[in-house]
Amino acid sequence: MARAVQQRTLETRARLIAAAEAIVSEEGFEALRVEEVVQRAGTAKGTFFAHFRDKDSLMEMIVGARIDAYLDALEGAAAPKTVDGLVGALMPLCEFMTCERYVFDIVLRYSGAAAVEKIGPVATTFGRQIEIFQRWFAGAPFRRDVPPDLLAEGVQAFMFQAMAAHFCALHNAQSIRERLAPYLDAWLSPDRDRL
Amino acid sequence: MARAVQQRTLETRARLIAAAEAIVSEEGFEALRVEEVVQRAGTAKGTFFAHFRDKDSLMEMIVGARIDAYLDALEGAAAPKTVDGLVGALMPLCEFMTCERYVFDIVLRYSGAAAVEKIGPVATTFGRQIEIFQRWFAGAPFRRDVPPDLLAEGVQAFMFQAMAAHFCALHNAQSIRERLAPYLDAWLSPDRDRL
DNA sequence: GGGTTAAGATGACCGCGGTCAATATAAAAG
DNA sequence: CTTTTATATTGACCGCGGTCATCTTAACCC
Repeated sequence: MARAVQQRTLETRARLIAAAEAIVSEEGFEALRVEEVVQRAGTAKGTFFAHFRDKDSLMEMIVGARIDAYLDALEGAAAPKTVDGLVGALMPLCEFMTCERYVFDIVLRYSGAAAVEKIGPVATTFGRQIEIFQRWFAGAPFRRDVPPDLLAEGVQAFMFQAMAAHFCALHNAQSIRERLAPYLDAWLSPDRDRL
Repeated sequence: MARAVQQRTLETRARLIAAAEAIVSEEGFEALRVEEVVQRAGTAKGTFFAHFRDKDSLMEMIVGARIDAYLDALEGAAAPKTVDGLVGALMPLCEFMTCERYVFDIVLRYSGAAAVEKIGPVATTFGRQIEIFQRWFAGAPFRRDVPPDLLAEGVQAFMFQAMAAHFCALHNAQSIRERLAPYLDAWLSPDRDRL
């Protein structure tokens, strides 16, 4: 017979998350150490791993929550009508995802739901993103020869490409925005007369 | 006055690489432990790190070498004339890059030349890939409204998207090939009449 | 040869993520 | 209230990547 979750458990978990969140905002994601989290939370190390599968799992939660906040904003806004408008709308999200190499690594690893067994927070946000894009493209003045869900996935692919280039010695002269715009222009608005 | 590199050094390095290569082929990339490498090579642990910045750096070399072999094959072959032909040509490479989660992680991290300071072997192969694609697209029956280098970068973006989905619980029902084909079709051959 | 110097190799040591047998505590059963 | 049982917590311990002061060896000079 499964017993109800104890109040104590919820409190411990909340303390751990609060401690982690504090460290992230004070010192950044990269600097987070499990030892410091449990110290601030006043628990033993083992307790941490009773609540989270591993360190990255906690990081994924925090990163996922932040991405969700950006998606809330996107969902509230009107569907962009131009490629420039789209790029502008996506930039804040791109900037967060590239704010630290470590954050981008988390996103990369978990956007494709690293663990095949279970769909985590970050993978969920990417599912949400597809849905939002899909809705946008359903009624937008972009190409109509491919279905909206394919367009949406393509936008994601180019976002990653542009963000990856940001960390790249070969290409980091250009900004993410400068790279993303031509990609999305070519993807969403082929030039019929010059094909 | 800088002295010439000693023969001894080259031999040690060769032994380390040979040991690593042996472990990889016997047990896979994931299973490689630095301790085992140095044990097989008959050196001390510190020696390993005198030759390679870190473990991933060695892995990158090995992965980079394999990718280069695939690119040699691609370079030797004729430029694909259809999207299907292109997908077929790319599949062996995609399959290698997704043979292990760890390998894909290495590729992801280093394709964008993780270390901004220096361009590593894997990043170099991605530069090579762009050049090959570019050459292919310069004279191929694909869309002509965007320059070949942009087409090439797009193909890379979609390769990553298709490969990432392979590790994804949400999407792993489809094979990489099944995902890549519609992407590249939409990217390379927009339907003029239905835009 | 003997002396000097820079390159190379060494292994004890550290940091940090993650484990697990032992222990404590809350809730259900008697 | 006492016993039983599922759930939480603990911290010593481990694995493994990576460091560094120290020692060894090869090459150059006289």
